[in-house]
Amino acid sequence: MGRAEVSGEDNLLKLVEADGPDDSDYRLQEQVGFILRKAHQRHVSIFAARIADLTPPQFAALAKLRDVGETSQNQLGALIAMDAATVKGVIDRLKARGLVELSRHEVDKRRLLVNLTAEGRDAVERLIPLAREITQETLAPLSAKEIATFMKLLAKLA
Amino acid sequence: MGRAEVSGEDNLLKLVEADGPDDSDYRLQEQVGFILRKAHQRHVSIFAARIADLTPPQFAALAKLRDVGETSQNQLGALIAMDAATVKGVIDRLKARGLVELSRHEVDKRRLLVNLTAEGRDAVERLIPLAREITQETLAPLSAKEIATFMKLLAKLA
DNA sequence: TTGATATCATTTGCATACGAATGAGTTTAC
DNA sequence: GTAAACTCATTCGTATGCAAATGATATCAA
Repeated sequence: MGRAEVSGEDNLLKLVEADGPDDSDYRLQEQVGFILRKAHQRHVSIFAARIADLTPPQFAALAKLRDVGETSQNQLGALIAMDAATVKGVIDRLKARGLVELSRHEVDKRRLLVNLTAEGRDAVERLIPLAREITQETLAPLSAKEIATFMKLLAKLA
Repeated sequence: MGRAEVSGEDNLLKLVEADGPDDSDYRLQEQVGFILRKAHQRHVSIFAARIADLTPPQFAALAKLRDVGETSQNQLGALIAMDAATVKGVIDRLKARGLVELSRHEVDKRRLLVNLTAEGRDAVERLIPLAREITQETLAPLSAKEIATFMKLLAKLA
């Protein structure tokens, strides 16, 4: 864009010029964001290995609906940290599989109410033990004490 | 699927029947996977606020290329934890913006070599200080000591 | 009451993310 | 030396994830 530099091989210079932290010290592998992304990937992979026919967001929707009962689509999204566009896709797919059913709110005709079907409720109940195992396996590299510490700190970041 | 239950209001029963951990105790909000996903979302959001014209994966690719120099596309993917299909899309977009350039490996004609352009190198150098700030802001809810602990544990999970 | 504002949902467009299938090229085994 | 096995990359299909624009309905204020 701006300044046309000499070439691409002037790395040594920078070791001298720097006053703040040195640019050549930036290690991607050590940045929270990068490791967070990898940890999340690992979890999703563990999830898929144990629950093949449902994704984590889909399961989250079902589990939340089990907790709170009938809710509007947007409200559900807020509860499981999904924006309106994302939650729509998730609910569409759950509906296509007969795990949730939709209806219009009687009074406020904007709202789309979501609820578990009998089959959906059955599925969550059946999957919760597996979900517990997924949590355990994800945390398996840590000791019990480390898990407590980690969860406390992770919660602060989320 | 199986047992046709009475209705949806027999929650109290389950508190009695359970022998293992109770199903009604499953709290989505407390599962690693769910919080990990939220923490990751928060980081991406912080990233976007500071570096609007590049995504975290795109930046990761550039930062890694700066470290290791010319590499094959798949090799780069391995270094930044992306499968072949994903890395292709990322590199395509970086190429379209003139930040990386591609060439064929002379000997092994399967390999697609990726390298930073001068503009690409310039961009990474310029963005690294911002990336440092992103890391800091992401970790801001934690004290220095907590950060050290958290990073150690997170690394074990990833 | 009506006009401005806000909320709920949908749609579009773009960017990861990954499994699975495929094709091209390379290496291994025999 | 050739067939089998492997590797690199591409493509396709599906599923998040989010910004922005839009439409429909509700609410608020004048």
